[in-house]
Amino acid sequence: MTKYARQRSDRLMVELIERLSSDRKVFVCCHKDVEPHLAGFGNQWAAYDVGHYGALDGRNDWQEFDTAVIFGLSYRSRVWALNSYMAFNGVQTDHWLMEKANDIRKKLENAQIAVSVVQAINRVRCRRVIDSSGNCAPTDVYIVLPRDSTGAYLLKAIKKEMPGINVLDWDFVLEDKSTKRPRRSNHGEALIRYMETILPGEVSASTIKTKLGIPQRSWMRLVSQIKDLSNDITVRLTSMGVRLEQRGIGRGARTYLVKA
DNA sequence: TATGGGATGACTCGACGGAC
DNA sequence: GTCCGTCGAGTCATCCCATA
Repeated sequence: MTKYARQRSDRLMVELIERLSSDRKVFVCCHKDVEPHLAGFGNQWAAYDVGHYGALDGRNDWQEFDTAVIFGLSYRSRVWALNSYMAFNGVQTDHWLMEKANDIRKKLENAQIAVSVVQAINRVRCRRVIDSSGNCAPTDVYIVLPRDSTGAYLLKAIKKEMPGINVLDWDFVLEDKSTKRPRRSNHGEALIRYMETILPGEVSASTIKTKLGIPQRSWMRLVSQIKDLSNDITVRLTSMGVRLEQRGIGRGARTYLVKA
């Protein structure tokens, strides 16, 4: 998913813009590395925000949102499941590793993914009970599931955890090279999300433009905004220890964002 | 009105080859 | 081995026009 983050994110946004009316409040849950590619589309709907796996627990920021989009699954490393199993049941034999490990690993992985997905879905308003029958306000959930045993398991788990849910097919094609790039309203938001994900150090302008797919002209506009110390983007970048550095002049000039 | 895309000019840097 | 000139790549800055 990370490798094709930009193309797939563009494809998703085109689909959502076509499908969801402007009065919707949309929350997208994705991988941390994908988040910058989905940020900055806030002008499309009444409310829009992006969150990533690992940073959702306990948050109520999106409890008024009527639409959840789960884009990508929270896979863990292959050793996680076996380590977890052995932590509770002790070190297993070579025979166990050869004969039973794969089956148990798959079950544990699927269960963990299901927990993450249900957790993500329940960040929006379906988490709140609105009547004595235990119902919630109508909520749309869009999720891209693999067409394999994991996908089937997850759908079953979601149905179990969310009784009464109405499941419909979503004719969304993830790979569609004919998709035009959706127009962002806010590259600054994407930049902020990107800078949040990287480790301290400096990152060149060309790297940022390539990673986030920011056109040169839009980048220049963004840089001029960042130079304005009172600009909201600059304030937020500064608060996370990020500053703009421009070295040299003319064609040899280089622009960096430095994270302390 | 904001943004994207293409074109163009300006400048620096590093690789490369030739002269010494 | 060192110096120097040439050349291409990379990047910034700007303009113009198209598009949503």
